[in-house]
Amino acid sequence: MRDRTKLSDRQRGILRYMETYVEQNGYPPTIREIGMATGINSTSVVNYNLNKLVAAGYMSRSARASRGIRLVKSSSGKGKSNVIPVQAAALSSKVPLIGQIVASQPVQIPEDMGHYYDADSQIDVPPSMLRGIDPAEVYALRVKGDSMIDAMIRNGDIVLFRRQNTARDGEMVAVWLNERGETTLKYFYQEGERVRLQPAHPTMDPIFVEAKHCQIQGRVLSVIRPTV
Amino acid sequence: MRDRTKLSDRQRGILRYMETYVEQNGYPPTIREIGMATGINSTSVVNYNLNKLVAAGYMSRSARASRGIRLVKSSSGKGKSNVIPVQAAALSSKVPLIGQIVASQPVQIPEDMGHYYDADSQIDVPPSMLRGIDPAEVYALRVKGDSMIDAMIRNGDIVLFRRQNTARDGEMVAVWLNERGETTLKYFYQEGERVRLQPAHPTMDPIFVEAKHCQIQGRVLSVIRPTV
DNA sequence: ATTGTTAGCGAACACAAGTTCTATGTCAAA
DNA sequence: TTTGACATAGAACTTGTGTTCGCTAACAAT
Repeated sequence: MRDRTKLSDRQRGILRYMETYVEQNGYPPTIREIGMATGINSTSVVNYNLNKLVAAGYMSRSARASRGIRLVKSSSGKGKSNVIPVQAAALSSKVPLIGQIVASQPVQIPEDMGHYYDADSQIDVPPSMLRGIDPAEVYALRVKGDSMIDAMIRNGDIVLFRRQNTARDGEMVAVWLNERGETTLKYFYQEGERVRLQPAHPTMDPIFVEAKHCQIQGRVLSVIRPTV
Repeated sequence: MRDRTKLSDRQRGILRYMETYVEQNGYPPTIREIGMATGINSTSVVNYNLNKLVAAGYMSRSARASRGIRLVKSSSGKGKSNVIPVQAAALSSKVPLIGQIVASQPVQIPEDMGHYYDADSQIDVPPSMLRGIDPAEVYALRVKGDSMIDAMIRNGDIVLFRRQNTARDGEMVAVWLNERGETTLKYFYQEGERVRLQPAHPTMDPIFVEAKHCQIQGRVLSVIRPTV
């Protein structure tokens, strides 16, 4: 294991930047990009430090090839940074897109979610959107029509749900209203025997229903409006 | 699953070459190298076929960046075992969250995006949301206030933008209106000398401004409403 | 004081490499 | 036959990008 303390701050910065840049872009940065990112004003100084890092065994370079830099070892010391298949898989979860949600009918959730291997019916979801929720409990529905407009959700939007039949105050849920025969997305507030369903749109009035007359279909985790 | 049979022999060859090249060198090949390797005599033809592959979803490119090509999926389709770095990077891109968007002021876009390696100011975006757009051109802003409510966008929503100063009809853009002194999100339609800006909300009326009096700040790619 | 080493800056340079334009050929549809 | 979409070639153009060079500054060793 090499002694990282021998590297200067700048060299460590270059290593860090290299790692994130390659991870994000799939190709290495230019000398000038490195300079910009690490506060080095001269390309020659970047070049100088890159050669230092090569000499120290942290990277290797291809002469005269643009972006011809590759990491040999990561600055964190453990393993090559550019072989990370396991991490890669964890970078995003696949969530089944199991159908549509329309106002006129309850949400259909198949019991056997989880065997939706069809690529077309899956969407990528970054883990930050799940907030630690088990992806197996999460599904997505595409909104059909503008009936959810009072929830500020449009035709074509994709809604991420967590399957659950109860809700706590303030959560946005999909509810099936027996009496009206429709599915709606509202903020949920338990008020004694009845339930207040508050639209997301600030100027719209809430509706009140008896708890017995509404079925919670799932909690809304997130809304994605793809390619507006 | 994509229909690989629609690719020409040349395009399949380019894909194969890309994979092996990146694996061996740690950075992508140049257009001319691809041409050499696949028997294409003209850089423009390589360019042409690369764009085809981008359109087909196999790779994405960064405009004007040398070697700015990355694979999105492998041509073999099966090999998860030997995940190469570019693929890993493509599974989820990090996009800088560079600030807020409020109605009362123009969007501030730093010229030197791309060096935002602060973890807090980045968000994960699945590649499906970028649709092949270079992640380096994409940034995110958090919406402050409900002034965008006519675009069906709420306080707290995160809007993904692609930086661009022009727009085509039907694209949703962020525009700065000189005369009103405000930023707004509207669908863009060029109508002769003037521009029609159409709110997303179906019941709201469009506004018309002279093309000279509105500055396009970026195109809206997607809207994310985190944890409703 | 002198010297050598390490770091740094900025500019100039040369070639690498992406982009654009025009022209050509093929082939199926009208 | 004509048209239009597609694929290709070649060359010109413009920008990107690695390299080199001269010049300082700090600092320790001589």
